[in-house]
Amino acid sequence: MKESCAICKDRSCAVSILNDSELELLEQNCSEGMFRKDEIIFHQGSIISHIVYVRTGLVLEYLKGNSGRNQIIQIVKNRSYLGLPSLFGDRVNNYSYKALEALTVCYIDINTFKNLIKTNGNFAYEILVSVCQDSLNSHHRFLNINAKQTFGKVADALLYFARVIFENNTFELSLTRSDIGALIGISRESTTRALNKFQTEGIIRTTSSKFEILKPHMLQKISESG
Amino acid sequence: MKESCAICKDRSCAVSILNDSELELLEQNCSEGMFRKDEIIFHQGSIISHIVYVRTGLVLEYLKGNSGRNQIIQIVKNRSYLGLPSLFGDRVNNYSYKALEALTVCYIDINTFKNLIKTNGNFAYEILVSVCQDSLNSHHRFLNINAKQTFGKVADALLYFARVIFENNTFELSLTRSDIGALIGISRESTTRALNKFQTEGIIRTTSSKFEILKPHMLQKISESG
DNA sequence: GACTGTGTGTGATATTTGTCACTTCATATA
DNA sequence: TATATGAAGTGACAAATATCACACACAGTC
Repeated sequence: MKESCAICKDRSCAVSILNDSELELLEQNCSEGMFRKDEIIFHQGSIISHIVYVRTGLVLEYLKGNSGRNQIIQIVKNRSYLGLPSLFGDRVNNYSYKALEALTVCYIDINTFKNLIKTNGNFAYEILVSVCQDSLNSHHRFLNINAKQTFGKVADALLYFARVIFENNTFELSLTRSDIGALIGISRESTTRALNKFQTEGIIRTTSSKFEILKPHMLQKISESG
Repeated sequence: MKESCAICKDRSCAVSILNDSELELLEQNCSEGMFRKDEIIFHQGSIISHIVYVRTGLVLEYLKGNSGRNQIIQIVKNRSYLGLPSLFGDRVNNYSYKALEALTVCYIDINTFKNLIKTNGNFAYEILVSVCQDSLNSHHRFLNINAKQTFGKVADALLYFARVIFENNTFELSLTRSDIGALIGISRESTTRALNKFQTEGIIRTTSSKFEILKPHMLQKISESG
């Protein structure tokens, strides 16, 4: 028994714009699914068969490296479509996605989705806005990572988790130190050292996966000074 | 005397889709302009007043750093809109743009452009495709830059110029060594050293602004091995 | 309880790369 | 022609960071 898109409280901004007949069309061409923690949602290089919309839960977007070394791109929050740039800008998925926690998702038929865009400019506009915001965010993150060195990068990562992802200065993150390093392009050891330095200085408190930011302004300062 | 959009051979893929009345609307709400080499088109932080479409010429997209040190993001080719992600994802321009050579551009009224998107889903779809392709390209460049060290980065930059920008193994580039370094996140000196090493090894030939790639496969190899 | 695998912390060391100082070169200008 | 000026090349050195090696903690399994 599938919940109706019309009354779904997890639906996207774009879907909120659709009229009744469009909503019905969408409902007839989508289905629900779920993932357990650590399950792979789809792999880079795979043909795009359906659009995956994350209703609840966090997703890891990453790129599998040659030597088994993954590069982590970002954490995708709930109420997001996975891999829209790949859908419109390419024929295959460019990235891989893994559930960071239990997820509920919707699978949407590609052609239905594309037709909604082509026939409803307002829907298209909302999708465009979401893609553009995502693009700006990613760019800013990448540019920051590129310009800074270890302490600035780690400070950035912590602020990113606290402000963008969890919207809270206390959070629990199911990423290893190695993963955090892969997100900001530094080694596991450097990540450890930076986090411990911040802890020693009383800026954060952390035990493995739990993080508490005690002095956000200090992190901000470190982030800005590089 | 403005050339008609209907017969403009520099028009974008998206504009090719418009019907006669839409083309007329566009024409009535756009004007032509030009820039000389090194002129600034607009600055980051400025309010978006018009959309700038580059008909001919190359544009440098960059970010002004705190200490007068610019970060170069990418080179924008002709037949591109400047800063679409900023237009749809924010209220102000996120990046600065400078003419790398003489340019001809069109200024398009924002509301006219947005209305075309909202009333013509096919137009919206084409804009979406272009934004997504751009986003994928940028991501790949950023991820490569992040993962590799000097020689890999420089090899990447050379392949980027040859394949993406000039579509030719011989090209003339009005960027200083310092600029090239800023594009891939390394210093001027390291850029010089890498280019000279490639030259000594017979992989490229370069004299200041002229570049000739003699062994593309070798660059590819260096790029892949990091 | 012993064993195993995985994640984490830490010091020593090697590598990479940025920075500094200086030279050379090309171009423009008086 | 002389002379600034900015870009480019180069060697020496310092700083940042990865790598290596090892120890430890913890959870699951036999």
